[in-house]
Amino acid sequence: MLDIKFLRENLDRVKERLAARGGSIDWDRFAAIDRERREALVESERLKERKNRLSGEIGKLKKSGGDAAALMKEVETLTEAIRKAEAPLPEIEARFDEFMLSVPNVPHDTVPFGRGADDNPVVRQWGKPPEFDFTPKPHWDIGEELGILDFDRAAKIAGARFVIYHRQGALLERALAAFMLATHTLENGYAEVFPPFIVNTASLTGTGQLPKFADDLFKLEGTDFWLSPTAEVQVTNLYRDETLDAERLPLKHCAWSANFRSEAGSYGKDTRGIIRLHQFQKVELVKFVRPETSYDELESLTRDAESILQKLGLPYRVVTLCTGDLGFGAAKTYDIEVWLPGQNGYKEISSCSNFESFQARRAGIRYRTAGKSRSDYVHTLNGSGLAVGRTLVAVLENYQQKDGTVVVPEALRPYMGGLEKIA
RNA sequence: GGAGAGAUGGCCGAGUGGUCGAAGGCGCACGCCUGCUAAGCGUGUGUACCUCAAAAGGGUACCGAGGGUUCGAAUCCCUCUCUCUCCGCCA
Repeated sequence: MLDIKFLRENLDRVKERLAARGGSIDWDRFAAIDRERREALVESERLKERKNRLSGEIGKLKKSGGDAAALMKEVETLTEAIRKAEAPLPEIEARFDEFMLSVPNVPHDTVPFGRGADDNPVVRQWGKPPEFDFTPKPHWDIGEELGILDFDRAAKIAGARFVIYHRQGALLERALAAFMLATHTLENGYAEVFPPFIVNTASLTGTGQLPKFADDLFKLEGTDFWLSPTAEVQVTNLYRDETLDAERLPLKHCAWSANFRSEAGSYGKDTRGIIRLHQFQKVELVKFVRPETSYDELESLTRDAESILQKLGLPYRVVTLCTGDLGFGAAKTYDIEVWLPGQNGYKEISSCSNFESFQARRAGIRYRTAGKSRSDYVHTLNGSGLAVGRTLVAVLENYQQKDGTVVVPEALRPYMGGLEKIA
C-alpha cells in the first residue's frame, strides 16, 4: 500500500511510474473516492464535535440540578443527523480501501523499463554451463530412472503437480534444506524460524497476496485459513502491528517451509517434472531494515541467496526485473536463474525483492529510534534462499553422469551421510 | 470438547455510567541541581485520520474485535477472537 499523502502529493510521478508496469489504474475514480471520503469524514466529525460538547454540558447541568431537557432534545436531532452523515461511510471506506490495496508498488528509479520477462537485463553471471559428451536428460527422466522421483503415485494420492521423493531423492531434498539453513544461520547471520504453513487473511493482506491474488491460493473451506504460498507471508507477519526498536534493525530471518500454490492459469506451463508443483519447499530469507539502508540490504540479500548456488557449484545468472515483469508489491527485484541442462536454459530459482514500506504499511510494521517520538515504517525485503525443489532439479541435471547416476556436490555430502553418488 | 479466569498506554497497574486519552508507579526524553560509579527536582512522554499553504492550533476515533443500551460507556448488555488454569482427547 502506498502512503496516501505521498500519493496525493506526487500523483503525476506515481502515475507515470505505475504506467510503466503495464497495468491501468482508474485515477479519476481515485480522485472521486478520495474527495468523497474526506467530505463525508469532515461533515460527520463536525456533527460529532457538537454532540460531544452538548453531552458534556448535559452532564454538568444535571450535576448542578439544572434542566437539560432542551439540550437533550437538540442532541436527539444531532444523533439523527450523524446517523445520516455516517450512513454512506462504510461503503466509501470499503471502496477506498479496495482501491488502496489494489495499487501496486512504485518501481524504484533504478528499475529498467520493459514490457516483460524478455526485457530483464542480466546483471551478472556466475559459473559456466557444464559440457556433456552425451545428451543431458531432463530431471524427470533422471529421477524416474533412479527411482527417486515418483509422479504416478503422487498423482494417485493427491493429483497432478505433486511428487513423491523416494530414498536418496527424499534425502537430497532434506539435505539441501539443511545445508541452506546452516549456511544462512551460521554464515550469513539469519535467525531461523519455523512457521505454521497455514495463515489467515490478515497475514496475506499484510504481504500483498490478498485481496488481489486469491485465485493463486488454496483456501480451507469454511475457515479463515489459507495454505501459505510462501514463508514470506509468515515471517514478514511475525512483526505485524508491532513497533521495533531501531537498534534491533536490520532484523534477518530465514525459514524453511512448505509452500502451496494453486497454479491457476498456468495450464500447460512446466507440466513435466517438479519445476511447478502445488506444494514445494523453500528456504526463505526476510529482512526488516531502516529505509535508508534497504537498497544495500537488497544487494546483500541477493548475494546471500547466490552463495548457496556457488557452494553447490551451480551456474547461474542474476537479472533485474524490468517494470513490466515486477511483482505487485516489489519496488525492485533481482531474479536468480540457475542453469538447467535439461532445459538448455536458465530458470528462476530465487526472487529477491525490496518492498520498501509497501508491506510494512499494510502490516503495520514500524520502528522507533530511541529519543524520537515519531515512529516510521520499516522496509521489508525477502528472497528465496533457495527454492529447494528447483535446486534439486539443478543438482540432478548439472551433476548427471553418462551412466545415469548423479554425483553429489561436495558441499552436500556432510548432509547426506557422506554419499558421493546417487545411483 | 467441558469448566473457570482474564484482555486498559513501552511495561506494571488504578478505574463499575459524565469533566477519562484514561490516576499512580516504572521506563524513556529534555532541563535544573549535584563534584563523583548514584540520587534529587521540574517538565514532557500513544496511534490513526481529518482540518490548516506550513507550523501552531483545532477536531474525530481508539481502554482485545464487532454490535447494542444511553443525552453520555474503559465502565452496562450481546457476539466473536485471543491468553491462562483444570479436565478430556491427542502427535
